[in-house]
Amino acid sequence: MGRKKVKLAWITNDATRRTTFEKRKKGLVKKVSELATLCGVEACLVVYGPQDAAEAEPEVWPSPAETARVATRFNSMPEMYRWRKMTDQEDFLRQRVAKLQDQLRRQDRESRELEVSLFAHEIMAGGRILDDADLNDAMGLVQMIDMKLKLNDFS
Amino acid sequence: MGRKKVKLAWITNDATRRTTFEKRKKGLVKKVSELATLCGVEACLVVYGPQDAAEAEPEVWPSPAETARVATRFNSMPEMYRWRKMTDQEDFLRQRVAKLQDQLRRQDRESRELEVSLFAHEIMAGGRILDDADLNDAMGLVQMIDMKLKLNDFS
DNA sequence: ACTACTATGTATAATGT
DNA sequence: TACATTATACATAGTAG
Repeated sequence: MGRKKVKLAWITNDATRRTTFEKRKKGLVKKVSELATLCGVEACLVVYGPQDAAEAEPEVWPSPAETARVATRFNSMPEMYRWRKMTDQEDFLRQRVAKLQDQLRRQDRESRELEVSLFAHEIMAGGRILDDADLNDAMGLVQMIDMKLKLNDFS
Repeated sequence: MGRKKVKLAWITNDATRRTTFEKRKKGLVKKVSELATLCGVEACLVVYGPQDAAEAEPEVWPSPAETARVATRFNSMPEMYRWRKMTDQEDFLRQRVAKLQDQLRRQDRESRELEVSLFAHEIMAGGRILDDADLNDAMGLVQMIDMKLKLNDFS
């Protein structure tokens, strides 16, 4: 783009690389936000700074603050967010197992693994695990992963 | 872009929105990968499909498989990845606290929160938490978060 | 290094098949 | 409905102040 066609390889010139990085990072953020608004989908972008500038925070879109309301991909289990308030979590988990088995049995292992990974990401992305109260949810996440992995054994 | 200037708002026409979504998603993935190679930085993109097509997997770049080698932002604590092999994890954690306090005390709360969130994301992004063995690391993550939150109280 | 400016390469909206 | 085409908007590489 621009005055010359750019070779798709690491830009050796330091100054050029830095400016290119800033320009493209900006453009990328714009495009991600456009996609989200135009198509009404959830999206997330994280761009870390160059290694040499390791102290800088990564660019994150949407910003952690804005992402508090991140959509739950696991629409089938909104109860997740009530775990904290449950008095008998063990019992709740047991009750969910049957339904989860049904939902997951049809999917291949790869797919389920991705789901677990992304589910975790979503929980984290919103910056939800940021205070002591949210630690309970973190524990719930681990239990969730544990449960999902156990379900793999059945299918 | 194209034959008309596009209004930055939810595309009401279903067909148009779907094609636009696919086109732009593809372009976005290309741009992210270009940024990564051109500037030698780590980046991560997740684009979920439209709500109505909830069953589809989100587009993820880099692919979970490729991301196994995702760089550790927490270069200061590569030991994280050896937790699983440690016989006395508690002791290890205690030893880390002092160093972490030093590293974190200078940063503002916002910054630390972002770090925790991103750290979690990185652990998850690589698809590392995919088998029973990795569950130990998941637990370690929660402990890590717990520790970080406790450190907040000192600064 | 930071703008601002363009020439030019790309992405893509609309259209065609 | 999906794929190919193409005109046009947009992003940005190189440049100048």
